[in-house]
Amino acid sequence: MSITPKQKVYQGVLQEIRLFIEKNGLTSGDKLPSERELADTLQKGRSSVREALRAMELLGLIETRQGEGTFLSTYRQFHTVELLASFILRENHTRQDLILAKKILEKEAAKLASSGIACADIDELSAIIREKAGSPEQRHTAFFHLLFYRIDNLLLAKVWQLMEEFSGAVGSLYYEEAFYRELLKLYTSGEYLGIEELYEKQGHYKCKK
Amino acid sequence: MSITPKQKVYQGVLQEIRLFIEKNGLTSGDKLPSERELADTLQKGRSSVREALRAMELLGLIETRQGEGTFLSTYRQFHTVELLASFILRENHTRQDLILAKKILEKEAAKLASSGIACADIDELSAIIREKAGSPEQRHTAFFHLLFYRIDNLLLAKVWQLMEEFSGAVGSLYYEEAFYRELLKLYTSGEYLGIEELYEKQGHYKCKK
DNA sequence: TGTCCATGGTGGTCAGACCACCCTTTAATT
DNA sequence: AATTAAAGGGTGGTCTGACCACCATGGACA
Repeated sequence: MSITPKQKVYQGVLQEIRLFIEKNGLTSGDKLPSERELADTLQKGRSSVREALRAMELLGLIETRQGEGTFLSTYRQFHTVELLASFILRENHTRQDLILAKKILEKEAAKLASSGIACADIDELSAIIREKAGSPEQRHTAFFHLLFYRIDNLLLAKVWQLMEEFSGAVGSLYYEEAFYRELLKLYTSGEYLGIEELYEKQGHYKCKK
Repeated sequence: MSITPKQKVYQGVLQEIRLFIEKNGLTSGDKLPSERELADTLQKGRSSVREALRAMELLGLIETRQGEGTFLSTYRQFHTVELLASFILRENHTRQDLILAKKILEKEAAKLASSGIACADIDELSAIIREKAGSPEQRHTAFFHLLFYRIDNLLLAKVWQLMEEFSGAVGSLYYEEAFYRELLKLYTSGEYLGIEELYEKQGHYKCKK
């Protein structure tokens, strides 16, 4: 048991569990030793083992099923980041903070996506902004959802998604229709360098509360 | 106590703590009620309260100090970040996501800060990059910490800080010394438009693991 | 005024009790 | 023999209580 002097027992237990998982090549769905077994093996109290397990459970790393045992979860990438971000976003930020932060992410995603944008993507984006069945907010969400997942940076996508969800509480944040069309024009013509300028001129949320 | 049938006690406790924090407008450094008090107030066992607190602690949301109490964290302790990172940063792809996301935030902060940068700020930034007592990583953190708090967007600052903390676990990410100096030159000469170009040319982390 | 000690509070850890649930084995019934 | 029901042993879930180490405060004493 690798316990450093300042370390709490549950942290040492966490480390041992992590080592156990690695050593035994455990993967999603595999079963961990029982709480009592871990407590015995590690010579620690069962409560301390449970504290470690609860921490892991909140992180989404494990699932505990009463009567059955403790199992490794399907790994959800960035679940922890989501958790942390959700705490951060719940703090009392100003509306301006959220607006600016979200716009930055959207602008950078628009630029990053441009290098890998395909005709099919442009068609799909075009279909999104032309869709009249939903609201402008929904179109905005769908539009940037596609862009974020096109750039294949899950971290950015998740942070943006959380901001998008929280922005619903401070008023719907979307751009003028002309903005999306202009952005598509830049994509179509390959003038990706104009995106920063587009954001300077038209990158303002049509704020409706 | 809002406990749904399928929900474990520690999860309900977590929610109540979260609500308490929001309701009372608690912020970093503020003290939470004692374990015994929470157990009493929520009519749950102290162990269950501890399970919730351990989960929060692993996320770096709180710090518990023996003899003193439980406090909302200002920064995640290094050891906590290490533990967390060992669970969440498992793949190169994840690391790449983090690196890119962090750079985006830093670039945008550098640009946003430029409009309100004062001589005293430039002096302070200059002092930071000239400081030889610490490591390049520490200088990088201090440098951008100042920038993020200059733009007075707490949300961005906190999101970046989270990324900065985790990036320590994937290898130290900082720029060549010339980058910081060049950025300061741009600030000094007021050529803020050159920042995007600077990032194109020199905005690459000097990755050392 | 400064130092020391006692008190009351804090978190830290563990043992134990008992409950609900699950799966396997054994026994009873058809 | 096949099916169903009950028992047994294990799992996690929750709580209580005991005791420890540490901290801050207040009172007593020099």
